[in-house]
Amino acid sequence: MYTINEVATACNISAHTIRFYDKEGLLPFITRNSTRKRQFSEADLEVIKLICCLRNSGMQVKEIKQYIDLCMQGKETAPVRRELLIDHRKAILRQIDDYKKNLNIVDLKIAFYDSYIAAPHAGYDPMKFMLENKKS
Amino acid sequence: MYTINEVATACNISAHTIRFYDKEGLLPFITRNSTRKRQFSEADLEVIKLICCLRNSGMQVKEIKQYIDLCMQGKETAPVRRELLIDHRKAILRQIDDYKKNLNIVDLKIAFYDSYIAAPHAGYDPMKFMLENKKS
DNA sequence: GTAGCACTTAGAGTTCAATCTAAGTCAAAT
DNA sequence: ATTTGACTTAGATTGAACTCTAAGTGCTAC
Repeated sequence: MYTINEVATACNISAHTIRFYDKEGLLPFITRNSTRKRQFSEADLEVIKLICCLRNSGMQVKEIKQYIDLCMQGKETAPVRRELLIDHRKAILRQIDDYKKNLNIVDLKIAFYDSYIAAPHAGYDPMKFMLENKKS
Repeated sequence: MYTINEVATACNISAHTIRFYDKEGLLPFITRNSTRKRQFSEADLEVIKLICCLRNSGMQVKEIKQYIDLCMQGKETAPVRRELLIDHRKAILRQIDDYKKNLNIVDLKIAFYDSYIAAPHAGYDPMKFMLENKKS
């Protein structure tokens, strides 16, 4: 069994956050020891790691709660849970795509600075356009 | 010249948000017409599009403000601005990488559900492990 | 046994980024 | 001329996700 701090370290979150998740109903499965302190099994740790994965990939706490609630309802909800994860998978792919598009724009801007610094008075180009082209 | 709503539509944000960015000092360059209404040039629009790109790729408003402040200081800050964008570029790459890692975990979980739904009592496997393996 | 520390709780506070509200201005349309 | 509607402002509110506080409990080491 792990303590709250061991889990916190393993998952790279704070003990505060674990208690917050518990309060939000994300950890209905954890048990307490004789002195009412939370104790975490290997299985609990794995679940919390998945929760962190979902959070870190942009799923909201309340959506994660829905997933956990489904888990607690039993194995007949497995197909629904699978659908939920497939939807989230699509959301992750969208995010990656958005980030890549923004990366392209930033790269163009960096390329502008490269040429601008080399030759500050280079001619106008829509993709280089920024405050350089304004009278301040 | 564009109105605030035209810019909002073009950038896929609200007029509220544009005023908020202005209040936060992100738009020190915009001018007003005779009736004190904001008017946006093509150059302004391009800057706001870059601001949206930076925001959408995770840069905080106050960091964007630093970038804009540098822009307003004149062309001698171009190298610093370039460095700032290169740092942000790294941040975007980190984000993409994190998302990809989380995508892998979600994919493994979906694969677990695929096999689990096909044969609910398949043997234990650490990567499939979740609430299925707990006594509720 | 008592000092120190890690834990517990409910609930308050913080931060970020909007988003909304209320009160008011302005110009065109009826 | 008055109504409509879009704009303006400062400042309040929202919502998400923590993060901290205060008060208290209980184990361990001296």
